[in-house]
Order: sequence, then C-alpha cells, then structure tokens
Amino acid sequence: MIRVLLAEDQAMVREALAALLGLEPDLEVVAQVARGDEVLAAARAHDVDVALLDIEMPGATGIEAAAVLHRELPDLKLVVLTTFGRPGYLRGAMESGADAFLVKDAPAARLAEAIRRVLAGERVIDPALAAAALAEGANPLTDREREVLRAAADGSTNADLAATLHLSPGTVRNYLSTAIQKLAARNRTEAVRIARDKGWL
Amino acid sequence: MIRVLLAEDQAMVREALAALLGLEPDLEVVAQVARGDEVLAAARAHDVDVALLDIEMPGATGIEAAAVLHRELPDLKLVVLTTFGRPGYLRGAMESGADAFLVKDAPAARLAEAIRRVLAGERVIDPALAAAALAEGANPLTDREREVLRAAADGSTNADLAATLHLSPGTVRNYLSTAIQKLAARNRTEAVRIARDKGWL
DNA sequence: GGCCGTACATGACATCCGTCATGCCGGGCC
DNA sequence: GGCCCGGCATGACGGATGTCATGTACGGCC
Repeated sequence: MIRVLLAEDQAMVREALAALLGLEPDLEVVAQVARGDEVLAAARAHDVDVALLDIEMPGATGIEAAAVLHRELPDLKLVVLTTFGRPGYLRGAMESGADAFLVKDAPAARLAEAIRRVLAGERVIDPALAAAALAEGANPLTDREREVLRAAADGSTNADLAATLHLSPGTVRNYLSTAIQKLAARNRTEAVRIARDKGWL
Repeated sequence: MIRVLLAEDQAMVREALAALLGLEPDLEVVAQVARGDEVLAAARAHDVDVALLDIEMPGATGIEAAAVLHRELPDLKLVVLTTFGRPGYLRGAMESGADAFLVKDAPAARLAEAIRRVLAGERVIDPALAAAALAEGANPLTDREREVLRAAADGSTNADLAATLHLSPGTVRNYLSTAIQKLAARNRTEAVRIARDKGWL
C-alpha cells in the first residue's frame, strides 16, 4: 500500500480528494493537514510515502512545505497540486524538490497516476506548462522590489508603503519604478497583475 | 435515490466531489458540467433533483446559473458552493433562488447533509455569513460604476477605459471617483480590493 | 584594489489621478 | 408638472505617481 499525506486548506476539497484516492486499491490516505506548517510533523508521525501539497495554504505555502520536506525527509516523494498553473509556481516547486506538479483542472485520474509514477522514480509535469516556465525565464525582481510590489498590491499609497517598510517615500517610488519597467507594465496595478499571473509575487 | 447535477470547472475537484457524494447510499451524481452556461441543458437532460453549483465558473457564474434554473425549473433544488465566503455572494445566491449556500472550507459531511435538507424543504446557510451579509447591506454601486471598476481592476488607465467602454475620459474619472467614495477607499486599487472582498464586483 | 550589483536616498519634472462644481438629458414617482 | 436619480460630459485644481539623474554605502568577486 502507498501511504499518502494530504495537505490542503479547504476541508471540503481535502476530504473529497481523500475520497477519490480512497477508491484506488493501492492508495491509502493516512494523514490530512490544513496548514503548510503542519506538514512536516504529520509526515514524520505517519511514515508516509508521498505528500500531496496544495500551494495556497495558510502557515506556509505548499512550495515552502516541499522545501522543508525535501531537506528533512529526502526519500519522501512530493506532489505539488495547485489551482493556478503559473509558470513561476512550477519553477519554485521544482527548485524545492517536488517530483510532480499538477493543476486542479486536470482530470482526476491524473492524480493517482502521478502518485504511482513518482514512486516509480519518474517526474510528472505538464509539458505545456514546462515550456511556458522555460520560455519566460526566471523572476527578474529583486527581493526588495518583490516586497514593495506585494505591499503595494492592496492600494497603499507611497507614504503608507514608506511607513510600513521603513523606507523613504522616494525609495519606494524607485523600487516600484524599476519593478514596473522590468515587468513591462505601465503602472503599479498592472505590475502587480503581471507578477501574480507569472507566479512571481 | 437523490439525483444530483454537479457544476464545477476544475475537473479534479469536480470528480473528487463526485467520488465523495458517491459514497453516500442515497445520492447519485447523474451529470457533471464544467461551465455555467451548460447547466440548464444538463439539468433538463438528466431529470435531476438538486443542482450543486460552484460560483467561479466560465460561461456563467453559479449565481447566474442558479437564476436561470430557478426560472426554468422551479422545482429543482439549488445548492451554491464557493471558495470565498463573501457576503455579497450569499446575497446574490439567495436573490437568485438558491436553497443552500456552502463554503468549501466547511467539512465535507456538510455537503451531503445540505442536499438532504434542501430536499426536505429547508434552507441551509452559515449563520455567521448570513449575519455578515445583513450587516454590510446591499451593493451600493450602480451598474455603470461596477462595470468601470471591474474594467479598471487590471491596471488600465482612464484613457484605456474610456476607449473600451465608449465613454469620455472625464466620465470614467467621475464613475471611479464616486465608486471610491462609496467604498470609502483612497484610490481605485483599494476600491477594487474592497468590492472584491464583499462580493460586489 | 577595482568592478558590479543591490539597497537606500534626494530632487526635479511631467503625467496621471481624484475631487469638485456644473451642466444636460431621460425615466420614475407623487 | 416638479423632483430625484442615474448616465454622460466638461473644466479646473491639487496631490499622487512614474521617470530620471545622481549620489552614498556595503558586500561579493576576480
């Protein structure tokens, strides 16, 4: 039997996925968690073979959780699952040691199949998404630029940003200006949208 | 047997929910669709008792689909399911004739229970969400204001908006200004965020 | 030690944005 | 018919935003 850990914050979706996997004769969901920062403890406690990680979770993202698991339990196989097929997510997941990357609008059969294949030593990713990730290159933003852009996403003014980030208003403007140019946007709002779409935020 | 129609765009989630409902002895998922605009035809073709509608779908939202079903098939029970527990969504669903409103982070058992209860003639909603919906009142935005705000969400400039909406740039400014004031925001970005959070977009 | 990239800052400038006053038109409503 | 509301428009004003030039400081790298 393949022992599976399931990490997904939405209870209904999590339990539905568990029901789905429970229909497979060779799979067994032995642990479920709703937060990214509870994944490691659960994996240790239940001696699992593969972890299924949603990206959007409180506590820690599935990508962050994957990095921790990969470091602490190198034999554990990692399948990252996400609603959004953003190339930056794929890149981040792969760099964190994930063995498979699936989007939730793929057919359900793909999930059990991916679990079996990673246990056989294969890597499973959508070829189209892989091409997109390679085509667009890596995240061009520096840590600071990303931080300021993320903080600006909610409509904060330059003065707000300066206060919360402990910077001068002029510096905030400069970071936003370079971010806007790197992303080929025309203003901060467009920059936020582009960075989000690519999984760079 | 209770005959269920399942409308949800993400295939993996849809099939997982079907697996979950399939475990219930008195429930039978007889049709699945991935788009809001395919719901009515499927409901007619399969003689269903209850429709489970996700809100975020291409073609038409689950709320729009609910309105159509309520008009065309008044005996059909409607359960609206959503990721985001936004008060405006609840209000919209109820006004469209929904019998139940569930968020996806509720436990899975709640789903089958809700289906049985709506068939027994009950209405099922989260009391906390109902309170929030009543507390915040109705959407204060006019159709035009909402339309302009929605179009502005991607970072378009006033000139862009004027061109796409066939308005003068000054009129665009006016609509955005009134929307910003009604939402107690400081700029369009904040206005978009607030309207989104409340389910008014 | 020199070079480069990043973080941080300032000041000047042009443009964009948000507000306000004001006006016109058409549709409900009493 | 008068009143109010919503859609549409213009012009003026101040403040916010985006760009650019320029500068300092620190760390890594060859």
